[in-house]
Amino acid sequence: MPAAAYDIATSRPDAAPEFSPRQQVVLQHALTLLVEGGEKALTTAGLARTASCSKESLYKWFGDRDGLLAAVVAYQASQVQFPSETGATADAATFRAHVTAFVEALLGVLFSETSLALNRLSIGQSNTNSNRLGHLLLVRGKHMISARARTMLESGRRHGLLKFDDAEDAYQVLYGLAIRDVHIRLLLGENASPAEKDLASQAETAVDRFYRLFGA
Amino acid sequence: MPAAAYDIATSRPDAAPEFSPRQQVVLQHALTLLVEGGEKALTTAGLARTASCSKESLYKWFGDRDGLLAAVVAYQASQVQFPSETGATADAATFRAHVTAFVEALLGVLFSETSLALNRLSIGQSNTNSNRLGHLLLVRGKHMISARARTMLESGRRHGLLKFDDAEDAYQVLYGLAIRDVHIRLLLGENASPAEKDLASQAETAVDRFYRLFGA
DNA sequence: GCCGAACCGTACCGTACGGTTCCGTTCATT
DNA sequence: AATGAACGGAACCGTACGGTACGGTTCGGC
Repeated sequence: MPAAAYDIATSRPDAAPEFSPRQQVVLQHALTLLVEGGEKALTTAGLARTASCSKESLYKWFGDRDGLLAAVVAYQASQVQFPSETGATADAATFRAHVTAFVEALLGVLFSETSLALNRLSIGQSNTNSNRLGHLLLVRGKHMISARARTMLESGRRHGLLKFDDAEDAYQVLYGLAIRDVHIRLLLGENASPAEKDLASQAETAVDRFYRLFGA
Repeated sequence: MPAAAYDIATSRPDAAPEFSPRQQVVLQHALTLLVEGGEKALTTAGLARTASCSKESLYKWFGDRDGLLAAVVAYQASQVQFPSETGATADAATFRAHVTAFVEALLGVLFSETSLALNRLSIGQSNTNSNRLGHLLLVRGKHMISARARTMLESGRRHGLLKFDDAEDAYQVLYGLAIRDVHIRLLLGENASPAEKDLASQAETAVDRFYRLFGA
């Protein structure tokens, strides 16, 4: 029986520390390797060399390679923070600005090399194992963001600024208007066009169209 | 120097036969293996066994494993056919029906297990090699569809049914409204909800919103 | 100053898989 | 019937990598 692997399925999403500082440093190295060279660049020997730790420690901390990958995903997810939304529905203009800021932050996260590398990793493994990484990314990433967005949109509806039946549906439309097919194209290795790199105006346009569909 | 690999970079996108019947059978087996078990399930030995051919033939036909993967992508791309659009802008109603049919076909392709497996494969390899598969999928898949869509939308504009400045931009919005985040969620291994499986009504809703943004 | 836990570095093992080679068979052409 | 290209089948090799074991070192607690 090996040492206890890092089992993400049983860990609470809000567990705060989760990794020791030393482990976080190692995970950051792992993330760097992943971003630079894709999954195949992240070997246990390579990580041990890069992070100046022993393979034995890696296996002690994370159980096996899958546990390491899960830990990397969990670690990165814990790093992503969206701006707070305190008092964001004061009036129509600030609420709309807040929605725009949310979309811009969403674009910033999804189009970052780190997020792309992690998505590529999870997708590449999504039909091999029992799909742990994909679920992990969805639960700790997308679903969290989606919940955040729904409360924001519902707040707008309560204040009479937006009109829709299903908050999830409305959020999906906002997502689609903002992301379009850029995400999948970036995942496939295409470079973003200059216009697509201007996240602020991309968010602006998306929110404009969103208001034309769901504005009160 | 090995035998000439299948070099997709130099082959014309409209080259018709491209693979012998025997090779197509083998590629279909490869596709099945990919859909069932992901990339790691497609080994040269496994494919040779499944397709009752020799590894020597595989290497003779496709050069190396990368050539095989590229051939699988090219083969599948050649299989996808969209409905013709002859006389589709006769009047407003039939044009809109045609747009809806296009969106439904797009959803049908993108959400098929075959397409998902190929996208997973290409994405998984997108930062290892010089990114051949990703480019291949983009060029033979997305860009072809995008071109088709643009001519369709521009035809609608010429007939005064739609209003937009940039056809590419309009198509991207249509894509976003239809796909939202379903594609990435499926790629990550999540199952589509019953509503998301009803491609017809999904397409209907998307086109409805599209017309509210771009209808003349 | 001693002890044990944690850890680094490295050597090692087993295996899976890409790629090569050889041989026997089939089959079309002459 | 003879011949040779095309191909199936199987054995083989090299290597990369996951995983393990072990000796040596650092460091905090008593």
